[in-house]
Amino acid sequence: MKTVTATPEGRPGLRERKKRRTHDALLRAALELFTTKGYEATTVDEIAEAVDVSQRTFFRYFAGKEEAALAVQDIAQDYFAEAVRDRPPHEAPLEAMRNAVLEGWDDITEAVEQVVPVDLYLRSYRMVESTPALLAAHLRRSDETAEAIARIIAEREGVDVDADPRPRVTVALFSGVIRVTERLWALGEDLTMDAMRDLMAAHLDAVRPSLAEKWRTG
Amino acid sequence: MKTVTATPEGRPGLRERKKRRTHDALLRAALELFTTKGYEATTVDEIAEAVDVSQRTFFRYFAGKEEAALAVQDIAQDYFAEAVRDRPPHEAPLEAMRNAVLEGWDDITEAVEQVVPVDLYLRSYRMVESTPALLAAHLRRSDETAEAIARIIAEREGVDVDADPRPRVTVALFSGVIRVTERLWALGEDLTMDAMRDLMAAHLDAVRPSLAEKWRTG
DNA sequence: TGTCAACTGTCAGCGGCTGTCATTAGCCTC
DNA sequence: GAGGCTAATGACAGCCGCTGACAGTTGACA
Repeated sequence: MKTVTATPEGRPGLRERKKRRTHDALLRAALELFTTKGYEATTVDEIAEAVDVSQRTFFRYFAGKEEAALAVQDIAQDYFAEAVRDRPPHEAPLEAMRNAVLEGWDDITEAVEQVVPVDLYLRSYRMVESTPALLAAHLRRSDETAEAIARIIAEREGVDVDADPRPRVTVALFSGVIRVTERLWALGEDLTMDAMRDLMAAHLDAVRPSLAEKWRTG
Repeated sequence: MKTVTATPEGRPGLRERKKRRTHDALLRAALELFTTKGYEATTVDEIAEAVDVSQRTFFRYFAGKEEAALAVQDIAQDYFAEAVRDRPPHEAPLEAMRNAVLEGWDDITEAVEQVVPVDLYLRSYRMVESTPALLAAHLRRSDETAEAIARIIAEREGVDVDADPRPRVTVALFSGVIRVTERLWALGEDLTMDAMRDLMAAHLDAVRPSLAEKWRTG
């Protein structure tokens, strides 16, 4: 017989809910502190204290400061990779990536919002750009995502990733456009989701004519 | 009157020479240890001890482990940026970058050789690829170099880097090709300078037809 | 040769991160 | 609904990267 704490429907149960609460609280506290007093200037002890847990517990939820700072970006990136995989097979590589970003924009925003307020996310996004250690970590994660997407594209097009450089190069071009957009957005004044989306769309459109041909073998 | 230790011609003087010796010795010892027992597994104390200096002295020559591990790559990247600046102005952006790499290859190799043996450099290059923390730092430095080159290209072409995304996007494409080459080279079996050069040339040639047009305004 | 500045070693200390072990608290069964 | 199981936490000790401060040493130059 079920206990009172767990509801009949697949409701997570108290333990799980508590874990998630702690996780989200730590995340929010971390980003809040990072964005106000700076990443390097805030210690893990401060974050832990803000949530009233031990420092050790922080490290049980996050591998380190870095992971906490970039956790939300990870959500967005993973979502994007999945979105590319779900694109209809007739779309050319750059087209598929472009559509995955632009059409999935609202879903990504929503997915983020379920963990932290969008405003906090955007502030943290900007902070990454101006914190060398974080920018490095961010670029490495982006590189990983790029590799994953290159494999997806290669599969879609039926080519071998290691033998044919085109999937990786195409994704690199796309990543480059995203990177340029990130940089300009962070430097700009309109720090909103819409502004980022518009910049993204504009840059992608600017590149489209140059390299849009399909290269499927069939 | 000059002392005996400093020769009339601009010879550096004992102090400078000693400094350079210590610097190079630390660098070589660090790379040697990193490549044999792994980056994270070697402590700064071990490096310092291998050269018979205090740990504090190591940090006076290098900002941290990371900088020691990537010092040689930095030499190569700085050299490359200069080479692009020195390209004749009639060359199109991608052409200029391509030629800077391929024609400057031997000079870069030589510049590296003056500090550490090429073999050690190549082994360390491969290590970067398999060490997350180092790969992150490497990508950030590459991103910085890319930004610098984008500005050089923009100046060559007479456009505004922040208003026109094409310089940064073009450089991003080029950087992407280099990144793909790095990855494949590190995964391959022929770990030599020549092998890397050939791979680089092959990949650059494969991209050339796609996006080689000039877009100078004049 | 003596003065000055640069280079170095030593020591103390902070912060990120990990292993270990005892304690607490959700969960499940009888 | 009491007791046993296990996951989650806290407390403590310790390593390592890195920094500031101060004193000692050594090359440079008059």
